[in-house]
Amino acid sequence: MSANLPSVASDLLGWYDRHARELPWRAPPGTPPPDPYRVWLSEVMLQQTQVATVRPHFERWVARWPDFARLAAADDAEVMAAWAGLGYYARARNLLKGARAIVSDHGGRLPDSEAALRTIPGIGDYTAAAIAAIAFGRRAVVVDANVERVVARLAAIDTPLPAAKPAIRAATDAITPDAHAGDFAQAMMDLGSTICTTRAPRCLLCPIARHCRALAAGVPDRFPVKPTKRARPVRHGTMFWLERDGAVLLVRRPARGLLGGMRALPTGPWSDAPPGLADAPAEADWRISPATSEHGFTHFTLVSALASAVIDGHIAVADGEWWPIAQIESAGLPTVFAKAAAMFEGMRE
DNA sequence: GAGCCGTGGAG
DNA sequence: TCTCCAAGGCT
Repeated sequence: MSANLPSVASDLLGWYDRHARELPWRAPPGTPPPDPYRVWLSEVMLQQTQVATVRPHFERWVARWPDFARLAAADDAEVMAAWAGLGYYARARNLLKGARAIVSDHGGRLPDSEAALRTIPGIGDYTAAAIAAIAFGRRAVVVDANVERVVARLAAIDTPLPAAKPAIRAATDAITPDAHAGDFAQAMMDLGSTICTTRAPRCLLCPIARHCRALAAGVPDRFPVKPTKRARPVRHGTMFWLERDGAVLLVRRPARGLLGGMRALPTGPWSDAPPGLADAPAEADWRISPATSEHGFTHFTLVSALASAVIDGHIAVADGEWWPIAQIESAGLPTVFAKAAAMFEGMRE
């Protein structure tokens, strides 16, 4: 790295003093750190999830479970339902495991070292560093996707990801100051999300533009270099809407894997061809809607047929719970099922 | 290491 | 409309 890089930190911190975003989990620049519980919760919610999506969930969550002890004592099903819509549901399972580990193994307080933090479920390299810096003021090298982008441009690192990660981490280490660790980390992330954006970076507004090698070369958006991705395949399935006395049959998905642990509509297998009524939850007079539901997951697109039936109480039904349709919003359905449920409800009238 | 794991916003 | 991808972690 060039010799002037340490001044990157002072330029960036000066900018952050003036432009830091006000966020419910954040302390203003230069003030004491916020409650570690709020830092931890926000960091987990923010994993692969944008600020605008997290904010309302965060507010509701801290009102309901304001500390580690309260969350550790919470009911699993309620926690999973509260996470509905946020995605990556393993985070909710790990959040609960994490809260219980903090209570049982750490006296109800978050440890302040990266190594100890990393032993807690749901906390990896990034989150451990972020918590250590933001909640405890420790110097830590915090590298998320924003920092990767900022630093890859700053140093014009042209090695493709993920092979570039060690070089990016070293370059980040070189510009990370000993003091104001939390502010520095958050300033880098604010910069990445508002100025040094993936597409069309606003270099004219950038407080560290004078240090940027990618900009000097005239190609800031060429970094970081990313590998090409495979196209998402399409998979087909069927969702079942089984109605009885104003209630609909919901099931709980297996604890692991896609949508693991979440309440759901019954589904058949997901496969290359439409599976029809395979694995229907009951023998019934199923009506297949002419409409289908489409939903994009991370690594495939699901196209679902919509099968509905109304039964009386005398028909044998697979396991599940009858949920009042009028209160379907409170079931905590993942978005893929909430969308389908809305379509089924529209078909009832 | 590479694949799995959601969702909504931006362009 | 469609593609890309975001405050990653786990296996």
